Amino acid sequence: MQNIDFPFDKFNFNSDSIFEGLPEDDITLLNKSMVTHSYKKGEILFRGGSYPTGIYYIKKGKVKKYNTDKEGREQIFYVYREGELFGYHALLSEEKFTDTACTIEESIISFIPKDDFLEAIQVSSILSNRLLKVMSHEFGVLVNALSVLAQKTVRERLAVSLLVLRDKYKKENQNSIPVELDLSRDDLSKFVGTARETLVRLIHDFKEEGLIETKGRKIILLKPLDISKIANLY
Amino acid sequence: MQNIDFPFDKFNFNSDSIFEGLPEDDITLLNKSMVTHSYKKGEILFRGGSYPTGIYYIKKGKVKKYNTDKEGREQIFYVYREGELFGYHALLSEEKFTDTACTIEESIISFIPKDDFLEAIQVSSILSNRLLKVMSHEFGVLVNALSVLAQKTVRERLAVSLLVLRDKYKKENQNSIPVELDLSRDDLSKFVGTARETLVRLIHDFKEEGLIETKGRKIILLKPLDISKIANLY
DNA sequence: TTGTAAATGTGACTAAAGTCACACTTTTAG
DNA sequence: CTAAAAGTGTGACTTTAGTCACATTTACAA
Repeated sequence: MQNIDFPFDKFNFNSDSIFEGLPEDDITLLNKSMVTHSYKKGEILFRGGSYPTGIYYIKKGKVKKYNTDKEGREQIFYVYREGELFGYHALLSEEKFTDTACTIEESIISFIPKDDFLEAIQVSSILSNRLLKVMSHEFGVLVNALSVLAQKTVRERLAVSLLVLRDKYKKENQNSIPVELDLSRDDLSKFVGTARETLVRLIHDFKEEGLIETKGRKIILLKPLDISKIANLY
Repeated sequence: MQNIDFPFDKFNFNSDSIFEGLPEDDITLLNKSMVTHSYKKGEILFRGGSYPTGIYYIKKGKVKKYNTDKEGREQIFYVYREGELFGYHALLSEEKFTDTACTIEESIISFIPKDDFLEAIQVSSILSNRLLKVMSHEFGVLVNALSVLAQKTVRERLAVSLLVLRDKYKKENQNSIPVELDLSRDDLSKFVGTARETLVRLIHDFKEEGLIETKGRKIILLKPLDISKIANLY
């Protein structure tokens, strides 16, 4: 397996680190009224424009976050995986949700009610420092995404997206086996920021160039190193 | 003067509110080693890749924040004005700066050293709560910018940009006089996310449609309401 | 004030990506 | 198991925006 030189940090929110190794007391407080639910593919957790009631922690599965424009077109700006936390922005900014969260595969997700979370922040300086750190990192990630969208071609953006998603679909200890992405062409095109047809044609090109393989809708990343060269980031 | 229906909140970081009405003690601590400097147009305050040493507060003037890609092309993602605070993300995330800050007009800017700022955050829960609130709001702003870039035409984005910048160039009590934007075509094109030539042609169109007027490089916003219709956000 | 450099503006052309129409394939529900 | 629906793939064409070359204007420094 080839070694990839790709700045994953610049594309990842690191929200995992918020709860990592938190003191017992804080955990207890957060767990107080926590409820865990099972979700099918395509279920909406919250919708832009509605008021936040708590935050979400993914135990298993994946969630896409997107914005919807006037005409109803989605722009997916992030995919959360197992271990990630989301939904705290609207709570902390005391605003309505600006985006929508929706599962893209069967998932198990825990919900921590607003009051418990806000209390935990006031009580635990560790937690509030963690949030400061993660959110300031997220700022850089979004700015980076903005630049990629503004300055890179669709082909380059597809390469970037494949590598970013590779990290999301990579299983533990899976360093020798090529990673398989399992998401719809539609979602992938909305993540890349292009038309579905354009995406499909590029997938075709990547296949011809031997970078990837497809198995049904699944995309198998054969040559991440070569894909990172196409991404052309550095 | 026409009334404009445009979601300025969704395009503004609100970093002003961080220091607003902060307790005396906190102010004193932040002021301890604060130094204030005068800058000419085009001076760089910090550069992506370097380590943060403190944060900046604009007393007068304007600062652009941008990313530079491999080929050296700038993508301006924000313009800070008088009263705004910046440079805290890299400090809080304990990373290098991911972006570059540069004055776009003569400015007076205060610098608060890293240690004072970090101490103030640990001491003052008001300050740290303010930061949590502002950064979570910023998240929504950047996501919004991302969607606009992905889904709007250059013409629509120019309309959005003109209105966003209008807020930055608006003077106090200037509700009856049209706002004048004073920035280079180059910077404006990098803010809109397009080629300079494309921008110039659109400026020409807007002029023909009677939406704006130009005086040298200055752009006078005659009909913000009509411009907001072109922005086509809602 | 005037020469020079920088910034702005314009035309012609090219390239990139989007749209529309439709065929084919896979998935899903009854 | 099968029909319908949803998702995927392809061709032809259009539109949008970028590039290159160069004219014109503006700003600025000697």
